[in-house]
Amino acid sequence: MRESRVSERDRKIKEKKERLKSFLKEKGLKSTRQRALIVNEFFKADEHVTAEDLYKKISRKHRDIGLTTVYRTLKLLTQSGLATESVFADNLTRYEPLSADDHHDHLICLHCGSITEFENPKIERLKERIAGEFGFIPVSHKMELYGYCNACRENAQSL
Amino acid sequence: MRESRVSERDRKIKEKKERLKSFLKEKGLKSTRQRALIVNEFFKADEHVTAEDLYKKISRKHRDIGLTTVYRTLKLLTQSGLATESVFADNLTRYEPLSADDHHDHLICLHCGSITEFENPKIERLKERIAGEFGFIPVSHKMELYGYCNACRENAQSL
DNA sequence: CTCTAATTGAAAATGAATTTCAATTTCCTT
DNA sequence: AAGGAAATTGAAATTCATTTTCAATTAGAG
Repeated sequence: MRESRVSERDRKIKEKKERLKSFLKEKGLKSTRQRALIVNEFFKADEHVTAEDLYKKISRKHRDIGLTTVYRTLKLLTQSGLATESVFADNLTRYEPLSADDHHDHLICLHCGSITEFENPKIERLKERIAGEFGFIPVSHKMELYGYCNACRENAQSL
Repeated sequence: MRESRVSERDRKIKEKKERLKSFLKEKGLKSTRQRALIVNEFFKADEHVTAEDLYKKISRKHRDIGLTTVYRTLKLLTQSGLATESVFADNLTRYEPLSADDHHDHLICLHCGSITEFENPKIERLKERIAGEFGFIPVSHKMELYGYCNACRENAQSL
């Protein structure tokens, strides 16, 4: 059970790496050791990381990867559709793995800073409706809920 | 008709200036010529301005107001509840007048950059619902719709 | 293997926003 | 109305995330 879930995850990661490879070839760009390392760590982390976060993670094992290259690689992942950027209240750009065409929004805890993704079809419908009222053609949206997450609520006496 | 609408607006602005005055006194801060000028221009503009925008507007008439002071005054307005900050896709901080306790969200045109406010009670209910599903206590939210506004859609042949 | 174009890391540059600081101004107290 | 403490100001310096520059290195097509 656990076993199969792990390998399922690995399979997906592998597939994403393939997709990146195609993207690079298509654009006449090169596959490098640095890119492989960064992308690996990014998919392994599987959370909302800043370039700095990821750089620190990688630096523990590989002293020779530059922060600049991390920035550049995350940008590349975004362009290839394998990651998305989000900016929350702290104004840092965070990157998150993106599988195919999913759209999700975020719950952000004001206490611990944890970020949870959610998906809700009602938002999509609401979006259409509101846009319609203004004669607006909707392309994309962004919704963020700030508050206190389950864990913080339970731990805190004075929330 | 038009006459009364204008003076209604002026009355509201006046009231806001009074509120700022109270806030300043309460906090032991001072009413200065610069603050008056900046606040005036801000309420008169009545759109989503960056500190820079407002600075340029003011500089046309008053060469002696510093950008720093504009930043500081906008921050003050935010603290006193008379303005709110929003950050959209271009990552600039914009300020907008806030009357009492209204919450609104934004439609942002990807072509002309215009920003339209909207209010929708369904979003509030949806927020509660989603938060509930995650055991999350909602405090505030942010919703942005990006797309093409009515005017841009009409003008464009190829949108 | 060679050659060209892409990539790299370090350092410099950028740009919005904030902080510092000496000079000025406000406004409370007499 | 005058004095003086504390707040405010504008300019310049600083911060901090991110981007750009550049000389040296590397990938990979031919």
